[in-house]
Amino acid sequence: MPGSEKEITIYDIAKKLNVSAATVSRALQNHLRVNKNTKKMIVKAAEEMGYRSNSFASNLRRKNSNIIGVIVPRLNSSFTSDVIAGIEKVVNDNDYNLIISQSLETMKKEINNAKAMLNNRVDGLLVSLAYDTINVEHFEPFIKRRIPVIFFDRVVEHDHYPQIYIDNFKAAYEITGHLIEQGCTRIVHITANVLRNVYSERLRGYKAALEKHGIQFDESLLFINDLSANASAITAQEILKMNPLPDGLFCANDASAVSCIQVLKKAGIKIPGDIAVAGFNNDPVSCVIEPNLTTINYKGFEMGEVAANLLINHLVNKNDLQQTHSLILRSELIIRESSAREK
Amino acid sequence: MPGSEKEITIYDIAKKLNVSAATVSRALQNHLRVNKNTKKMIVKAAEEMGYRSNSFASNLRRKNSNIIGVIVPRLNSSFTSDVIAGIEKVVNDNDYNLIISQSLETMKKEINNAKAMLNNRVDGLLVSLAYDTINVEHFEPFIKRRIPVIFFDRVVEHDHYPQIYIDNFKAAYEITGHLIEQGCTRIVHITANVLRNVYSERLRGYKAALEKHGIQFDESLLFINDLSANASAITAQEILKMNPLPDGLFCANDASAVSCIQVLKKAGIKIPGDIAVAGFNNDPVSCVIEPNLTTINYKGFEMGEVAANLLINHLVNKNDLQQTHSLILRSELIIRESSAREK
DNA sequence: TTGTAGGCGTTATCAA
DNA sequence: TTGATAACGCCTACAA
Repeated sequence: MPGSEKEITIYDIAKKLNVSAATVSRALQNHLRVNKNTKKMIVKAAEEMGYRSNSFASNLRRKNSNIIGVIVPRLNSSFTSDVIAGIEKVVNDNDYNLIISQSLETMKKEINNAKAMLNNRVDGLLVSLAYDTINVEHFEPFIKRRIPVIFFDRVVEHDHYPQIYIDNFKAAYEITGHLIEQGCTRIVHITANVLRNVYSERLRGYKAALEKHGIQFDESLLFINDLSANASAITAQEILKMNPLPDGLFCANDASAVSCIQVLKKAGIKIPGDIAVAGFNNDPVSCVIEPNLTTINYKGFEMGEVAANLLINHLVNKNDLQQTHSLILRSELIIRESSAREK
Repeated sequence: MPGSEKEITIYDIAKKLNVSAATVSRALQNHLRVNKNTKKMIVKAAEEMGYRSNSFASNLRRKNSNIIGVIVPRLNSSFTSDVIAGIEKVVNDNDYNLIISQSLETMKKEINNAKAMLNNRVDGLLVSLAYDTINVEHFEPFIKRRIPVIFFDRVVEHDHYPQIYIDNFKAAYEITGHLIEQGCTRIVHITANVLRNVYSERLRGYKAALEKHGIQFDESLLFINDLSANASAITAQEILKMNPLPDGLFCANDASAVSCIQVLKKAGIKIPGDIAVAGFNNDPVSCVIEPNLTTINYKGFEMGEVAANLLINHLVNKNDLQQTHSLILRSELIIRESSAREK
């Protein structure tokens, strides 16, 4: 039956053309020292015979896999899928392959993912850390084997791992400053686990902006949740109970801000009149919510491209990863109606 | 230096324990016929020595990869990332790995992706077709080699490929019927390339509902675009020029519906008073747009799980894929304010 | 229950 | 420029 054809190997091609397998191998890799005609002949025969290279054999022999691993907290978020799309593009353009797994925000699963990546012999690893990861020892086996590991977005300070992220401090500083300039003096900040740089830095930026404008940081205006729509709706209910109400709200992501706006509006609060609101990420929803959301724009797709390029350049050149310690991408404040007070 | 340690192989373990490599290999695979103590000893030594199996060698020998390939149009859409998350979960739980690539909606790239998947010796393939794919010949090499290929969501009728999708016809029939029941008689339908089942079926459902209620299909009420926010904003402008205006709008996805609502509202059109609107997908934005969007809910995560389970079951049992020809998942009409007319 | 030995398909070294 | 040959690390008849 036609389905059971045996796979063609370089030996089959060699036999057919009366050359050695070594020559076929060289021809197929575009090796320099192979006769032009021989090469042409071999490539043609390979095509005709339906040859496809066996990457296992090749990887086994060459001791690398051409596979890049990615570990992210979750795949189904607008930001993450943008990042992955950017990574995939670069990786694919460079004839690498992509293995992806998600930690589902737990360190436990992240450790397992890392093990699987190691066993799959990835040539390099891109990681955005889980919510509760408290150390990065599980990536040490990679360092020992000189397999580059690069952190992006959710990073951790460490000599061995280059990092790619945005200046979360500056972004939060700017957006909080903006709220203050709109006349806000009691600004609630909703953020997540400050173990993660992205949240601790945003908190730091928030505090710095307050201080700059002579506003005292008030612990009771700080809320920590997981920034999901559900959790933030609950937090919004608590905010409604505050007396006096705050006049500003800075959420560490857009999903949280949108959820809060919905709850607050339903309770009759005017946005931005009573409470000016700002988010973070420039998710698609930020242009759909009414009023449109003031937020920080930073391009996940670009972050993915940059991370993948850094990794692949290193894999190809084997030299420049030690120098690059961190890479900070651009972000920008986008002012929309949710924070635009009439003066 | 510590970083350059050589990888441990089963031979290293064998030598250390004075057994044969074959025994080590068997012990590590939990083979039946291995002495319990020997096994215990070997597993312990492997652990201590930092052994990790070399999947290339193993794959080369066993002629399978434990890798599942996924090709999707784009990674960065809410629906797709849900699907991928579902696939990843199942695949990971079953100790398979995932290679992902995106066709960016072009058949050309899809063909390349398929080739790469073939070279990577995936054990099976999950595919959602690109926008302009006109045939599926590029998947035939998989069939020839008995590598299962399963289509999901954007499928094509074909004997060799099982399909997983929702009843797009029925869903569109229901949602159009709902609009009609709300009093709509001139309902615009915006959809995409009817080459793809998801769009042709939705169109068919739309037409069937009209006919059922004695409304003649009007070609001038049908718009084809790529359903992006930008394209749909332009289409909405055209709708505004119609005279008389339509009184209903059914978009084949939520992004399109949301974009239209935004343009129409800005032009002073009342939703649902002047025009009742419905979308498709139940994207997160559908609960953020005002008024909230009537839509069809279907779970991408679940579709991913089902697809991956079907594939893996087949890979493990090697028998039941021929029988399963198509698998239709549940979907439901969700009625929200965008279509709820006062009576 | 364990060991021997050959081969999976490729690449790299060395020699011709 | 080409060929012979030996790995790469694992798995599995087959034999013991």
